Amino acid sequence: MQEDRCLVSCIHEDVIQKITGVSEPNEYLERLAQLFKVLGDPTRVRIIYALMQHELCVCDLAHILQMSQSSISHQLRLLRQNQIVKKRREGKIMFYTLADDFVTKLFVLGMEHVRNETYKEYK
Amino acid sequence: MQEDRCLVSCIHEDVIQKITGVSEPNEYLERLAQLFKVLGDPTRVRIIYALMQHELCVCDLAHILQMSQSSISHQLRLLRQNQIVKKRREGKIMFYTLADDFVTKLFVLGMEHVRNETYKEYK
DNA sequence: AAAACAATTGAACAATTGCTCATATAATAA
DNA sequence: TTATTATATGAGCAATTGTTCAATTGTTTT
Repeated sequence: MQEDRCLVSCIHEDVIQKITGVSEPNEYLERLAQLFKVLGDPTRVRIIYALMQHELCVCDLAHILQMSQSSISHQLRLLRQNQIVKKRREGKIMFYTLADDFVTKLFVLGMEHVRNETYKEYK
Repeated sequence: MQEDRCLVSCIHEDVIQKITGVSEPNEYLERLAQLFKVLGDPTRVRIIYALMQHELCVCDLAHILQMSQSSISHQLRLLRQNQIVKKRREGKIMFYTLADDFVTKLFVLGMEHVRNETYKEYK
C-alpha cells in the first residue's frame, strides 16, 4: 500500500474523482479479464483459429495441432465453459464450432495489431 | 499423441488439408496469444480501463486500484513491454497513457460480449 | 552536498496453469 | 454381451504468474 506522504504530494485527486465516477462495474471488468485470459494461450488460439476455418472434431484438432487428444479436450472444456465454442454430437464424434462470430471479430482486430508490430521494444 | 487407429477412422483429411493450406503463420498466432494474455488479468484490465479515462501517474493508479505502487509498477512494465501503454516523465512523476487506440477498440468489443453474457453455462 | 520522493527492479513465495497419464463415459460394432 | 472407439475428466507435477519485500535509480528540494 502507498504511504500517507504520497497522498499529499503526488496523487491527482481531481482526476481520480472524475475517473471513479465513470467506473465500469468491477464485475464487468473482471469478466473482461477472464475473457481475454481464456484467449491468451497459444494452444487455445490455435484451436480457435482452426475452428474459424471449419467445424472440427477433437481428433482433427489433435491431429492439426500435433497435440494429445486429452490436452485438446481439456482446452475445449475451458473454451466451452467460457462460451467461446459449442459442441454437437454425431455418433461417437463430437464436432466443435465457434459459439458465435464475436471471437472472430476480436481475432481480426487483434491480428491487425499484431501484424503491424515491428519488434518488442523495451524502454 | 493420438494413436494410429485414429488416423483411419475419425480424422477428416480433406478438411484438414484445406485448413492447413490457409494457416496463419504460427508466429502471428503466437503473438496474438501473447497479446490476449497480457490483457487477461484483472489488475491489468483495471489499469487499462483507468487509462482509457485519463492519463495517470503510478501513484494515482495505486490509489485508484488500492494496490501497492510496486505491483502496479510491475504490471505497467509488462504493459509497456507489450506496447499497450507508454510513459512520459514530468519531474519525479511518470505519466502513463495508452500507446494507441487499438486496445480501446478491443475493450469496447470485448465489453459488448461480456455485457450480454447471461451466466456461465456448463454443458 | 544530503534528504526526500516517485518509480523501478530483483528475489522469493504462494497460487494458478497446461500438460501427461490413467481411467471413465458414451456410442457403435461384432 | 463384449470389444472398440471418440471423447471427457481427475490427479499429479513442472512451469509460470502476481504479489510482497527490500534495495536501487533518477529527480527535485533543502
